[in-house]
Formats: sequence, C-alpha cells, structure tokens
Amino acid sequence: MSRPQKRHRGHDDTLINTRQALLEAALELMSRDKSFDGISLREVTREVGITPGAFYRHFPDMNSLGLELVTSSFSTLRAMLITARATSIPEELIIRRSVETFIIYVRAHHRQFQFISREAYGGVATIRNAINNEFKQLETELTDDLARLVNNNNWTADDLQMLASLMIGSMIQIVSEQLMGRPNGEDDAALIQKAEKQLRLITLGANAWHSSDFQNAI
Amino acid sequence: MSRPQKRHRGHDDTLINTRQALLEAALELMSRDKSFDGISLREVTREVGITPGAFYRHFPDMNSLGLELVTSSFSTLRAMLITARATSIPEELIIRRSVETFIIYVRAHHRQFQFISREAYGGVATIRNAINNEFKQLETELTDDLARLVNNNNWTADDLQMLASLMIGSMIQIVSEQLMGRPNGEDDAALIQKAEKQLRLITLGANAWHSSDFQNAI
DNA sequence: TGTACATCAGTGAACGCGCGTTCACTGATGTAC
DNA sequence: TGTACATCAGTGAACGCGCGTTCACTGATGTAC
Repeated sequence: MSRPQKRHRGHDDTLINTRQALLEAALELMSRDKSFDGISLREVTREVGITPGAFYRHFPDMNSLGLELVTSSFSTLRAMLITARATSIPEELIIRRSVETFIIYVRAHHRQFQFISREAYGGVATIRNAINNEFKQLETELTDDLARLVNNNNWTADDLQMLASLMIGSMIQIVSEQLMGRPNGEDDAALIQKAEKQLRLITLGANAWHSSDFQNAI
Repeated sequence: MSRPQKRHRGHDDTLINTRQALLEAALELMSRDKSFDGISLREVTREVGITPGAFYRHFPDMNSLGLELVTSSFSTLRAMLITARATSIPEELIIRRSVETFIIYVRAHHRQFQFISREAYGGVATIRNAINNEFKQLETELTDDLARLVNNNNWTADDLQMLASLMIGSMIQIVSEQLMGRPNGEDDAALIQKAEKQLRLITLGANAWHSSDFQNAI
C-alpha cells in the first residue's frame, strides 16, 4: 500500500533487518500475555508492518521462528555462565558471581526469558524439547564444574547430576516466578538475595552429603 | 441431528454429566500438545459431542472453565499433603511420605498436572495467577509445618519461607519435567528417588543453616 | 393415576471475522559489461 | 560512467476454513394438581 520501504541488504548490518524484527515482534506479542501457540503469523507481520505473505521470505513457518528464539536466547547465557564460574576460584564467590550473572542476564533479556519459561512446559512439542535440551546442556556443564569442586569420594556421578539439576531448577523457578509477576523487575535486590540463599542452602546440604550414606538410609 | 440424548438431572449423579465432560475434554485436548489458549471452544464441544452453542449452558466462556480446572486440580492434593505430613512424626519419614503422596497423586491425576505445569507460567494471566495463588497456599502450609520441626533460634520467618519455596519448587520442577517427557510415567522409581534425594539434600542444608550466619556472610 | 405446564440442556443455522497459504506482480538494489 | 540484467523482499488480492457468539427452536424430564 504505502510502505514499499525496502530493508537493507545483508552485508549492511547497521540498518533495520526484517528477520530480526519478526523475532522481536513475536517476543513482544508474547510478553503481552499470550502463549507461543496463541499468537498468529498475521499478528507478527502486522506488528512489524509487513504483509502476511512476506513472512515466508524469512521463515518457512511460525514453528521455525520459535525454534530460533530458543537457541538465540540460550547462546549468550551459556557463555556468560561458563566464564562467571571459570574466573572466580574461591567457592564462596562462585555462587555469588553465578547468581549475579544469571540475574543480570535475565533482567537484560527479560522478554526472551519470559518466552523460555512460558514455553519450557508449553504446548508446542518441538519448542518444548528444544528448550529442555538447552537446560540439559546447562546441567551437564555445571555437573562437570561441580565434579572439580567437590570431594569425589562422597559423590557418585548420578548424585552430582542430581545436584546440578537442583541448582539450575531452583534458579529457573525463581526467575520464572519473578518474570511473570512484575515484568519490569524492580524488586531485583530481594530476588538476588532469595536466589543466593537457596543456592547457599543447597551447598550447605552438598557439603554434608555422602552418596553412600543416602543409599543405605533408603 | 441424531443425538438428542439428554444428560441426566442434578440429583442423579451416577450418570453422565456434561459439565464434567467439558472439563475432561479440555484436559484431554491439552495433553495432546496444546496450550490452554491454543484450544478452542468448538474443539472442546466437538470432543464431548455437543453443539458449540450448548457450551454456554455450563460456562460463560473458556476462561471460566480453565479456572475451574485449576481449583479442582489442587483441592484434593492439598488435603492429601497435609495429612501425609500430620500422620508421620519422625522427621525422616515425613520427607518420604510427602514425596510418595505427591508422586502418587500426580501419577493418578497426570492430565491435571500437565495442565498445571503447562499453564503455571503460560499465556493466560487469570489462570496463571490462580495457579500461583495455589502454589503460595501450599508454601504457606509447609512453612507452618516447618516452623514446628526446626530449631527456631536459627531461623527467621523469611528464611523458613525461602526453604518451603525451595522444597515445593524442586518438586514441581521434577514433576513437570517427567510429565512432559513421557506422559505414561513408567519410570516412576527413578523419579521418586531423585525427588527424595533432592529433598534429603535440602534438609541436610537446612540442618546446617543459621539465618544469622548468612546475613553476616553477605 | 393422568394431565397440563415449567424448566432447561441441546439443536442447527446463521453472522462476521481473522486465520494460513498461494500467487503473479513490483520496484529497489547490486553486479557485469 | 552508463546500461542491461538478475535478485529478491515486499505487495495486495484471493481462497477456503474454523472460530466465538446469537437465536428461535425442540423435546425430554420433573412437578403441581
């Protein structure tokens, strides 16, 4: 109609990129109280300001767009967490740094994370599985790190994974809760403190843990 | 057309009740990989075998149906958990009993719980809030119980709530993960063991906890 | 016991709407000569 | 530097479809007499 304004070509990456705009429009629509399978292709293109048909120049369908949201949401987070753990050797600091890194990351990318926690157990199987694979990855990386920190005599490989899963699970839980409640995230101090306390309590438990004890106790 | 078969009147509760059938049809549709806001009123009535218009004899809209699913999913669970904790005094047994009660309940009502974990952070605000209120209730009840079990000198009220939240959060996490992966729930033994181990580790941490220590450490 | 009436769950047709997908097209940009 | 051409993101019209909601209606059941 009145907007033939072409987006600029590939090697010129300073200007508007429609593909990126579509991804962000989807996030924006979901942050306004919809699930991924509750938003339509037409809504997304409307938000960006292009014709429905033009969507197909960028993605074969909405599902592919969703999968790209998953991978892009996790890619930088994973790197940040790894360096957070690598750079601070003293155990005390590792928790603090990791929690802070995580919270800061989530605050800076709150729409992505709203998407992630909304769809982690959501209705679209392919996206759900993609997210859970990412979580599993985080878990594996954390398990490896924990193996180096811990007295190996007391821990089976299985229990180490259980510990990593507990740590990551409770962080996800806290973040999801917070993101759904107040999306602007003003109460960050309380959030960080709760997260740190939970991880601290978990490490207290981990210090007292002996895998073999537990086997017998059960 | 060919099915004017009336459902039976209120006081005759042994026979088919359309209202109930609508609730169950919604659960059934959601267990086949859809979010609540991804299923339509017409799908639900189709599943039950009535005309779309007849829906309005039972609910003013889909949202109300969703809210009823939330409250009915939680009502018996809460009672079960309270008695599970009340009847077994020795601390060791409480964890075990609570976990077993929880897992058994979830297994028996797996479609309800799939719904709950799918919508806890899902797209429909009213339903999401209803679910989170129920979680908060569970948390409050557990906090009260924990207050009686624990050395009160070491614990602030705030930290007790943090502990309850950690316990319930990790149980929800485990159950959600399991329900999404394999809906028939054949790997229950491993599930129960992982849940018990996580709670056990948390209680080890709780035993070593001193609220005041942590305040200083931070 | 029989009859007239009220209730109300479910019918089926109709409505306007937004949806995903297709298609021939336009026109700006980058490239080859 | 100028021209002809290829590329390709976006257009706009069209399609058939399932959606939520409304409405006058039907007919089985329970109740009053």
